[in-house]
Amino acid sequence: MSQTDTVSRILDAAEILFAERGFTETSLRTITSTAGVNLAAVNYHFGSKKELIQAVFERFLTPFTQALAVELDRRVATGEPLTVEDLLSSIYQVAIGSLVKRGRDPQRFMRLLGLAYTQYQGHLRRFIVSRYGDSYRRFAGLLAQALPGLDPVTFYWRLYFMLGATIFTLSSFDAIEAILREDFGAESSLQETLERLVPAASAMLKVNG
Amino acid sequence: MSQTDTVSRILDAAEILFAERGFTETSLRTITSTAGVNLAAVNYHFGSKKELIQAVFERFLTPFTQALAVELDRRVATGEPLTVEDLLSSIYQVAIGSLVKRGRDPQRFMRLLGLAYTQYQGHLRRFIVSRYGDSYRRFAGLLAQALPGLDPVTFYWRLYFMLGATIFTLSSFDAIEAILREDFGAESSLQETLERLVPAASAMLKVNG
DNA sequence: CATCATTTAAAACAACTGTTTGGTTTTGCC
DNA sequence: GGCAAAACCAAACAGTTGTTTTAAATGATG
Repeated sequence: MSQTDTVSRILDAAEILFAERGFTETSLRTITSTAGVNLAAVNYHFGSKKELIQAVFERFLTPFTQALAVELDRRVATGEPLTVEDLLSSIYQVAIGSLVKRGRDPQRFMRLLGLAYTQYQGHLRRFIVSRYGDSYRRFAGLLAQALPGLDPVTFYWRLYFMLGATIFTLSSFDAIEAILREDFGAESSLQETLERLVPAASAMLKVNG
Repeated sequence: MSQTDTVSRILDAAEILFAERGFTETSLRTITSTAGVNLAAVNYHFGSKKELIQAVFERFLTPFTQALAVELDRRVATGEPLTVEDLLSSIYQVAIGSLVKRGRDPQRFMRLLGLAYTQYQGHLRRFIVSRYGDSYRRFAGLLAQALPGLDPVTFYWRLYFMLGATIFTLSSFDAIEAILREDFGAESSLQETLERLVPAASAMLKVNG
């Protein structure tokens, strides 16, 4: 088994199991056995469990933020002012696109993002902020420009409301979809849900008062 | 030390520690030592760690849902139609009121609610749904009545958007508030944040399209 | 005061955790 | 083909986990 193979098998297994159960609820033995590699391989290749967790996030956040930067560059270059709806659908489509392209499951990453926010893992928060804080600030800045006249504190609270609605809903997408399918017989795709989320979140950001 | 004293000391400590770190990250030894009771007391009084977790939720969800029922009864009895804003501010005020009255920290319960949604604890989800599902459905029904003409599937997705925005934001209230205070020097109370949340969430629920 | 169930205490339990060790196999390169 | 470096493996390590056991203390009741 080649090195890159072992490393990516570990990352694949860890990504799935972390998203399902959380970090502390997933042992290295579960990861290595589902990956079909030796227990010691994690510490050999990544150093520690903490660093494995960070590597899982790095593997999907780096291509995502790069694709987002490209998309934002493209839109800014047109010279046309960016609306709130433009920005939201941009970031959602980039999120889906940059993952589907690699044959990965977008909902899983929403679950991981949700975990990063809610779980008790100080090192992970620090890692993400230091590594991807610039991307976040650029997007937030463009969004603020699309909402002139809104005072900064109100804007930032609403930005968190929007983040909460997005991450929370999409990280539980499968569960919510199953409930609605049972109660109304109506299937919802991730794409459709994002199309519902864009106008709803935009209205929340734009409302006066 | 009397029995009720020991029981409530355990619940107090567990509530704080669970909200801070999560369930698996909090050991029974940490709980019992901060509570100043013996380790075996948890298994003696509650049976298991799972049942302790459920007891923590029961202790704050039961008074909350009871107070909510009283408040909804009161508002329905006036005969006036309930607006979305009415319902949201009702539930927020009841949440704060029913807790502050008991000298408990409202943000802690938002954190616990967030954990109940995001953590990998199937038994807790089942416990909450079976115990408090009726309260949830009544509130959702009244909210749907306040939004006539909205198709059910769209309504429920937006309800989840709203839940996500609320739980996610308020469970991280301290962290977000600290960031905004540092960046803008503006302090935000929980009360003020709820007053921002009501119109924002209402706009999200009511928007056309 | 004696009796009995309730409650606490300390210790031990078996299972599981992340990590390290020492040795073996495989790989890439001269 | 030989050799050093990288990769892998099984085993053991030390520490923590939830839970149970055994014995001592407590407190109410006759």
